[in-house]
Amino acid sequence: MTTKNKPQAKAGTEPRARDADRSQKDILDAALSEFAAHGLGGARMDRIAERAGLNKRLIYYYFESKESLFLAVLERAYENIRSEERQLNLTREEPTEAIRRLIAFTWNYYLAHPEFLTLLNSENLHRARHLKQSKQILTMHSPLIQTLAGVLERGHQAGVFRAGVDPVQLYISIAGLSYFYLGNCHTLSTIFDRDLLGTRALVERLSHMTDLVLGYLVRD
Amino acid sequence: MTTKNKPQAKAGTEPRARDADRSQKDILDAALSEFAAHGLGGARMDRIAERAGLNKRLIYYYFESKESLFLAVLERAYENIRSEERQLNLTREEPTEAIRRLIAFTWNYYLAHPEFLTLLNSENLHRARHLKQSKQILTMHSPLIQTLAGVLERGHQAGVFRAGVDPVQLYISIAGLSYFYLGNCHTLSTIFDRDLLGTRALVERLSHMTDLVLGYLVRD
Amino acid sequence: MTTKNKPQAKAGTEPRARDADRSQKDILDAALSEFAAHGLGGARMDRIAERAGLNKRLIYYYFESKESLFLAVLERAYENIRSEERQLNLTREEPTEAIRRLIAFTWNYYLAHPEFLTLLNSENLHRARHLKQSKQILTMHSPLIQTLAGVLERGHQAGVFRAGVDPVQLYISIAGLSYFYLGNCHTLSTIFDRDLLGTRALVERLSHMTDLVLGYLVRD
Amino acid sequence: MTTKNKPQAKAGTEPRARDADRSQKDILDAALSEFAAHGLGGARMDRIAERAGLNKRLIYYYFESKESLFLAVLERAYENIRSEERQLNLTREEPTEAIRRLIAFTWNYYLAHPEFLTLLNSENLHRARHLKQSKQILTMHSPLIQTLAGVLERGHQAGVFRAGVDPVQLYISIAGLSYFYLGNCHTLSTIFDRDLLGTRALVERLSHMTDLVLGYLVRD
DNA sequence: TATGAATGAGAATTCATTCAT
DNA sequence: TATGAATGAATTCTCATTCAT
Repeated sequence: MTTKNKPQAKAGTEPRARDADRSQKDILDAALSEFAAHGLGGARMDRIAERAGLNKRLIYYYFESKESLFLAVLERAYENIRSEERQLNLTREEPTEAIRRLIAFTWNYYLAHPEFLTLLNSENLHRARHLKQSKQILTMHSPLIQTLAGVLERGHQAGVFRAGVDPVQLYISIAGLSYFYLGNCHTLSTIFDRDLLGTRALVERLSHMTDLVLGYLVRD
Repeated sequence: MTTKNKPQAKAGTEPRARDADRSQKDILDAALSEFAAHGLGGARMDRIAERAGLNKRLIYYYFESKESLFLAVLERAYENIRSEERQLNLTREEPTEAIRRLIAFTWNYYLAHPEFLTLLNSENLHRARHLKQSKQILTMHSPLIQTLAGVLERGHQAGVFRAGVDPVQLYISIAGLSYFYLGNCHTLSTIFDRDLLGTRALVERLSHMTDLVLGYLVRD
Repeated sequence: MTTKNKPQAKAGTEPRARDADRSQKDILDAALSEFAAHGLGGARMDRIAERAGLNKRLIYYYFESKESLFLAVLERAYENIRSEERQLNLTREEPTEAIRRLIAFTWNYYLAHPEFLTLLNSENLHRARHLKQSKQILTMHSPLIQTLAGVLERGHQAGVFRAGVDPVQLYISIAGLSYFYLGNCHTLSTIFDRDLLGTRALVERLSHMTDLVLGYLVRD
Repeated sequence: MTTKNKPQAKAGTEPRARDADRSQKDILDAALSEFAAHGLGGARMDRIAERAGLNKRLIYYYFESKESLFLAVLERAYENIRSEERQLNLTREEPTEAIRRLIAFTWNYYLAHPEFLTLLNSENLHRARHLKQSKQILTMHSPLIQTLAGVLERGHQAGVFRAGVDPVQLYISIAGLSYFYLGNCHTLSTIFDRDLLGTRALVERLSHMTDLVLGYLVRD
């Protein structure tokens, strides 16, 4: 995105068009919704343009093709979750509480951003074809793992956590517990004939996941 | 063009598998691969016909439309996993071992049937639209949950398992731990820059998941 | 083109559709006109379908893409002129008369088939990209050159023609004399402000070309 | 982006070539390449702007539209060849040598300016639509024909050339002999499987053409 | 003079589906 | 049961051109 000083419209007035940054953002927002709702294959450039309130041609002007638009959307989605994760400040937290908060954060983030789940599914369907072309992705995730490794280490030193826990394995487990429940809630609630998204159910799930992970981690 | 000379079964021999059955099976097999590889939106009827070695028109003859073909594929996939699960015979097993085997089974099944994962993702993308039309699905899954409930109960009575574990929650957790790891392995191995499908990695994952679940369940 | 026995309609009745060979021929005819009139870049698949009286999709069914349709058209055009050339039977002709007839044939063929000229121009604009992929082209043209070489040889032995004339050079000259006049007649008649396509002009041109070539060839 | 500091001409020095002129020339140069490489239909205004290192909008500022840009390019191309032809000074030359030099000049000009050939092809494809709108074209070409007529006349009077040769016919023949060979060299070298652009081949062709024309013209 | 942003009308190509046999 | 021929409606992407500054 080109960051030049645009004629910053006064509060309240929509800065209508001729604003490259704004247009690009609108396209990315619309594309996120569309890709999340229909997958890469099912997404329609027409609908993206319409949702963005912009001419279809402009999408190609800023983003080469459907595929590279998809990558741009994906990168922004990852940036977003990792950025929010960073704000958790797990480093300063007491280990048990840190794990509790990481689980809750992951759960709430997926709950608030269901698009993120379907986006990842799409990308996996395509064997991470787009992500593998990304240059920024690699550096984005290691801090998270380092932080988690630190929490586990501190917990162990304090005699609270069991030893030898691989932070990557644990992260995948924590994510997977939320991901599968929320990402597959449509089929799950159909085959188990049970509402999985009611307030009560959500509270229970978070509680179950926390019990599960801490029941495993905490030495007594 | 499939010009295989069928043995034109004489009375008494080989009473099943007329060409019609065979054709339908071929179509379902081809469709499974195609839907799994490209999702519902990305799947191509042409390719399915080609993979099945049959004329495209025939697909419509046996299966109304792309959508109902998808449902047929989905139902068969669920039948398959539930049928294999039944053969686990968890009812007779010692509780801890039963859980251990359920985890291992789920893991190995997903590993052997990656199509199942992408199929479910597709169906969830479409909000279980197809599954909800199915009549047979509901009855298919309750036995599994009942069996698991039994295992948990027996484990609790034996003083081995903790009390108050919801079998549906636990089943979702067990499935999710495998599902997320295997279904998202392309993005995960990209962002964590780590091979998740090597023999060593697979063994470690199964071990981690078993520790996690039993570490939670088992009271000491 | 698949040559199977089609339900050969009775004389007078148009064998309407469902006739693969006929459809392919119609497409090729329409494509020839369109490519000739607008060049490869300017040709429109829509118009070709319309001219052929067939669905656009069918063009792709029979001919992969615009480019391979172009090649198919080109090959057929070459086949056509070389086939007519063969019927000239120059081998049996007296040398001077043979040359005379070759010039006249070339001239009249270009005159009757102006599409051929623009087609070749298009292909040259694209540096013979399509033709180079053709497998049949190479064998198609050598007979012509061999025949011409024979005529020159016989003429020389009879003491009528000069020695050492390269048949390829001569063929290119004969073709070029007609080609440039007819292919560029629009610009030429504009810049010289002179009607080049009137009956009189045509007769004069053929006469001039014949004089030119024979004036050079014939030893006196 | 062309950011060359123009010498901001002081009074008396360098009165011409403001940026405007330079920009127009850049556009024409770029357009010539583009039209020659892709034809009128295949040429892209975007690429012309890029090649010229200027904004696309500027093209429309100076040249109404793609079509009139094409005409401008065409006119400049004709001006160029006629201007060089004039410098041949055939009037003062001995007739045989004059013809020889005209052939060689035409050949070498086409060889050095292959764009000219494809440009003419494009214009003929469009039936000289653009050229017919030009006001300057008509006056541009008659001097050439007059000069050639003079040469033929002098040659005849000297008893060297045959009588009754139409200068327009002869000019078209001379041009055509080079034009077809060079303009169609891609298809010709493909179908005859022979390198037509090697040094040796070029020398032979010029020699052949000269022999052909003089063999016809010169009375012995 | 010069430019980046934006667009409507098309371009080739694709796709699920139906027709006729 | 089986198939090749045919199609209408999209779908991605392109292009000459104009707007606003």
